[in-house]
Amino acid sequence: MATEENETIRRHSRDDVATAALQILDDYGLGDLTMRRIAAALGVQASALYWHFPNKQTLLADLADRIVGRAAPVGPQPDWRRTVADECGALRDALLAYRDAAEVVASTLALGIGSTAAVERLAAAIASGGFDEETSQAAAPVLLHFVLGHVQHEQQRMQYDSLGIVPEGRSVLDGQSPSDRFFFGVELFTGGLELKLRQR
Amino acid sequence: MATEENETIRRHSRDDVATAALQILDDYGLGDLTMRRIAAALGVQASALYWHFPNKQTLLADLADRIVGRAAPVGPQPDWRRTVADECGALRDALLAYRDAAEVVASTLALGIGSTAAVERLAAAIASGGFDEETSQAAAPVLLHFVLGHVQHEQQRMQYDSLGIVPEGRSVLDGQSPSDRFFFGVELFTGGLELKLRQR
DNA sequence: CGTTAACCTGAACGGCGTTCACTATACTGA
DNA sequence: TCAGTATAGTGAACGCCGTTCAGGTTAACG
Repeated sequence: MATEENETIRRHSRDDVATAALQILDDYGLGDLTMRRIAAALGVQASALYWHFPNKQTLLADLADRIVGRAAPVGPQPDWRRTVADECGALRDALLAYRDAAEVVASTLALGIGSTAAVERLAAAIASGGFDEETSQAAAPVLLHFVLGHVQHEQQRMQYDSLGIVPEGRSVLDGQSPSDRFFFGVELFTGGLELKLRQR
Repeated sequence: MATEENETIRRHSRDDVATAALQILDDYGLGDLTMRRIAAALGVQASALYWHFPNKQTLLADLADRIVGRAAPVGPQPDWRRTVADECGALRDALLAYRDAAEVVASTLALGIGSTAAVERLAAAIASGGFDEETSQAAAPVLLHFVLGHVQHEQQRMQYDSLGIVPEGRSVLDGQSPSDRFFFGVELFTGGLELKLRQR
């Protein structure tokens, strides 16, 4: 029972590879997500993975899409700021569901491949406040950058904590939960939009 | 003149290593910033670098500190929102001065090592608007996440463009320069703070 | 002049992503 | 039923990577 293996089935689909990769990501983290390890989990040679994905980067982009794709749908609220906040919360929850997910999504987003779904959902939520397309499209990436940056930090902290490492200095922020700080950031952002609305 | 080498001097300081690393970062990008390559530029074995830095991560953290440390000082403006915007602009300029700098800073920031200078400067700029310490300290990382995310995107785009690769779809944002989009994002955040100020 | 600290060598270790020629398995239509 | 063809995987190799280590060299100093 040293390392778990699925040697039951011999032939796998692209989906199987992605699923195994997600499992390893969650169990061991991005640093240990290697092609060889994924292959081993499937009971297969590493080179076999290159039939399903042209390279590791593409695999990671696929994982990023799967992760943000699992974000829960958000029903329309009476208040647009609440809609945006809920959408951000859903995205955050989706990211928190897998270890190092924010880093995976951020890296593939930076490469311009995949993860456009997240931007579109955020843009739609903002547009529900009555903003023109230009504003919504410009504001959505701003929000997304914050969300990814925040959750990345959050997940990094979780890893430190699980290793018993506690950073030194106390801070005024210690009283607030990560959730509080997250939604504070979101509110700042929607507040800025609100102000733009009033100035028209 | 295939690859430039400094074989003139044989013994180097920690500073020399960092300087050579920064040069390679700017010339070839983060992907090609390897210990072996830095060593070669200094005319030295890769193992020699481990006398100056315990590992590559520490070297990168040092580079990140040097990069944000080069950010130009910002004189106090009459308008606090202008102060914050200038501070963000200075940070952005510092990041744009080196290839892939945003990615370097973001990664070390996520690891909790170094780059606290940037957060402190942003927090101070925000505090100049009359906000309490708690608000300033909470808002600064929010802003920093946006700045890093934006510039990371911006630098990624530059690399694509220099390779002649142009992403497909047109967007409503095409009329605006990266600078415009950047300060739009900054304004959104300061606007959110402004709103908090008025509601008191 | 001898000692000590600073700096570097050279070889090795284990691991990584990726390629390639070849092989085996499963489905498909004649 | 059986050839033919996608589909999926093998096994070995290539060239890189970060890092370690035992031992050498050089410069500075009392």
